[in-house]
Amino acid sequence: MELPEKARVFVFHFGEMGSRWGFNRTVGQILALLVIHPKALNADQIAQTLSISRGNVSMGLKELQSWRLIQLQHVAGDRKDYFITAGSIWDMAKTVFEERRKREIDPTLSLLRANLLEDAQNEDEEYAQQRIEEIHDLLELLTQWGDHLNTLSPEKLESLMKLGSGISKLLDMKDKIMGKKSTD
Amino acid sequence: MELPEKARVFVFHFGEMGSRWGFNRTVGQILALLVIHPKALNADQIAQTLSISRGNVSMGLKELQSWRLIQLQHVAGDRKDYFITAGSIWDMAKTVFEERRKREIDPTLSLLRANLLEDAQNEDEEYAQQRIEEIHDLLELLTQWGDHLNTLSPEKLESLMKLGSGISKLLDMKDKIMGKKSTD
DNA sequence: CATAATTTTCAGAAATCTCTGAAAATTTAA
DNA sequence: TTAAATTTTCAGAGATTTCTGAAAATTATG
Repeated sequence: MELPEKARVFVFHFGEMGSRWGFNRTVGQILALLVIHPKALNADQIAQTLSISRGNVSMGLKELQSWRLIQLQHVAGDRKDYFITAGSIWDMAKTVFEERRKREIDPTLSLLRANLLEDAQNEDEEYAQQRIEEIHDLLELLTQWGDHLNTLSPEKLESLMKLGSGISKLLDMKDKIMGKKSTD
Repeated sequence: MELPEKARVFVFHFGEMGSRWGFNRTVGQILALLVIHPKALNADQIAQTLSISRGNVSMGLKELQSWRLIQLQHVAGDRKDYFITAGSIWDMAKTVFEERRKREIDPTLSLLRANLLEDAQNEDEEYAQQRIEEIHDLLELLTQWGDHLNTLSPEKLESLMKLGSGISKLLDMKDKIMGKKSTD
């Protein structure tokens, strides 16, 4: 399968960026290819299109499945496994956030929790413990907020994000109604 | 400088996680060390404490400065350069978000913008263009929202994040007052 | 069940990233 | 200005990650 210039640029860019997003070059390329391709693709087609080995494609597809970003699709009368992206772009973004949280935040959060259970033995350790507590509280707040945002419907989430500077006014309004003093 | 067991665990963990957060092992370790250490440290102290070469520390400090996560501090009567973390944990988190956006989103956003200027030549390209537009719109919305959140005072941001499920009610309230139909 | 089609695995090769340490460059002090 | 102190640079060594391709495992077909 020959890739048109425009598609090639897009796919290669996702390859370059892949490592910054938590996966390797070929995984990025495979994902990009599946995103812009209108029909499901099998491993041989992917390998041929991207000029990479069959084994590499197999590993890449496995990785993308572990990220829940692609899914298997069977094609009638064909024994090969075909793949398409899982859900809308919006769904995929949500999934990436979730998976990255699992990989980038959760392990640190449990380490910090364990650390806070122990007592400081001297002044320096006391200082360290305080900083660790700050990090812990921040990460906890972030993950909880992320969980809440995830429960919102896409429409609600979108309208929240589109509020822009309106969010500030909304918070003031809430404080006024709730009878609390302003928070800024 | 001898590192107590608890500090060692914390520093090494940041080293391991470093690559997932966008920098390498030693950069992660240096940052962690500066975060939990109550006083400014010079490059030799860092090299000795972490058992890494002087050159590596120099590169790591440069990298952390480019991330705006640490800053130089002069010590009276000492020619060496001393370093401390830049701002509170909260400030640093904000900075990491900003810098990661620059590295992970901005380049893609400009590529996609350029791509959308060109016309689709056939049905497949039309499909690709649509998906690219979806990604573009999502990334643009995300960055704009991030910019807005960044303008909020830490207190307001914190109260927003602590709203939890209250955010949903607040959005409904706003819609009611603005006289629009509910968005969920 | 046998065999053909397909996918997965994984050892070693290739590519990339990280680190060292000595030399070069820069800064400060006398 | 000179020399000592300090930082930076960067070539090559070392470590890690990624990729290939052939062999093993799995799955489907007759």
